[in-house]
Amino acid sequence: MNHTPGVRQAQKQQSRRALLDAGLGLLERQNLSGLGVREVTRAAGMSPAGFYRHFPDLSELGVVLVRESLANLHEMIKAVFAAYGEPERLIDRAVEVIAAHVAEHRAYIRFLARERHGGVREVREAIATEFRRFAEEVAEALALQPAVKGWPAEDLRMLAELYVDRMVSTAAELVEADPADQERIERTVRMQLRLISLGSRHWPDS
Amino acid sequence: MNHTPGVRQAQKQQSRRALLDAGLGLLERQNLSGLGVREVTRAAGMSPAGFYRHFPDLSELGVVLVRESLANLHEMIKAVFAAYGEPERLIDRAVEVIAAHVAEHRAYIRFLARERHGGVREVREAIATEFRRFAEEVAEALALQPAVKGWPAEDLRMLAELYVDRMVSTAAELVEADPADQERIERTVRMQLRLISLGSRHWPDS
DNA sequence: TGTACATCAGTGAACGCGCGTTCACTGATGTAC
DNA sequence: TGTACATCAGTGAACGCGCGTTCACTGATGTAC
Repeated sequence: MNHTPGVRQAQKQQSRRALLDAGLGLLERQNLSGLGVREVTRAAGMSPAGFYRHFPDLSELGVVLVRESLANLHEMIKAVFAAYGEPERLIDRAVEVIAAHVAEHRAYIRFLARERHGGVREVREAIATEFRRFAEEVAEALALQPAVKGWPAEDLRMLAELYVDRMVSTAAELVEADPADQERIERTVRMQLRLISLGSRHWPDS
Repeated sequence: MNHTPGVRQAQKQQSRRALLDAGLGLLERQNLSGLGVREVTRAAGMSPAGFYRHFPDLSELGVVLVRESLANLHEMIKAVFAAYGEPERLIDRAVEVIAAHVAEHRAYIRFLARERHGGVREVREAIATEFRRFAEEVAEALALQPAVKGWPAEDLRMLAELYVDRMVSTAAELVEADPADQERIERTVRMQLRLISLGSRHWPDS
């Protein structure tokens, strides 16, 4: 299919990466809707016109960053649910995985938090779509848990969204937080997830 | 104290309001970090230089908008907890109050969602401070509920943050949502709050 | 292997434009007497 | 009430600057034979 990767392709790929990395770096301190083409090419060590060999505009670059930001979601969910089946263990594992992911991909997480409700519609919608997929996957994985046996789809979805919302908020909180606060934040979210889990075991009635 | 309000003061106040309203309007479609002084003054029907009679820069205008956005929080919390004390009733009332507030103050809510994790530090911090105050007030109001009698402060705080996080997320979701989805969103959040309430009644053990 | 031509990622100059900020101003409002 | 001076919100022109985008180009890489 790709009959010759070739030097040319490789060089182009490298320039594209430089643009994406430069953009991601600049977005740590500002929003996509305030970012400039010249700013990005300058940071990437390329002439302004070169940008257009890779992207038609900055929104497109943003959409690619969204895809990259969430590329590992599926693996993360699997890693969490592969843990021993008890809720306690699952929760600890989930918080570990989130904290590690935030620590390792600060810029991506910050980008997602910043643009999730940001001023560029295409990027906002790309993020919303990915998060919806995330909730669906979590709902599917949850469905296999004995605690929710026989739940209607709507209730399952509701529970998955509750977990996902709390995890996404936590990631956004961690990425901006002082390192000294990290442990407290993790402890709080563990308690909250445990409380939700507790609620689900008594659902729907008290 | 204010020995003469006077025509001059009133006119100045009116111009200031025009700038704030123009800014708020423009921020429905973009981020503060991409907004321009000329853009705002143009929309407010004022010459560019006039801006500086009211604000040193756009961040300051943003901070004022944060204060205005959250001016009614205290009244909202009181309105919710003034409802009959049963959790079910409280939850219904909270969702009603949020939905009504979002409907009535779309632009402010959108602004908060957009800039909560946005690229302008002063505004981000102003929002974080207000939300922290919000969580504290909710914790205080919760403390009076019989269901959480004797809880340690940390657990109470944890629960308040869980409720607040879900309400803030819901407001952000409602403000961007298709009107056709509004009812579904409200139903989901009612279920989620009920599940949290259920969890709290069995806290800390199962 | 060598040669002649094609491709195309990246360049550098150029364009017209809107930006933020400053400045001296003007004229309505406020104040002192 | 009337007059003479002070205040100051808003103006309009000016500044230097960086912006996004286009264009013809160049030179390394790829391809055909």
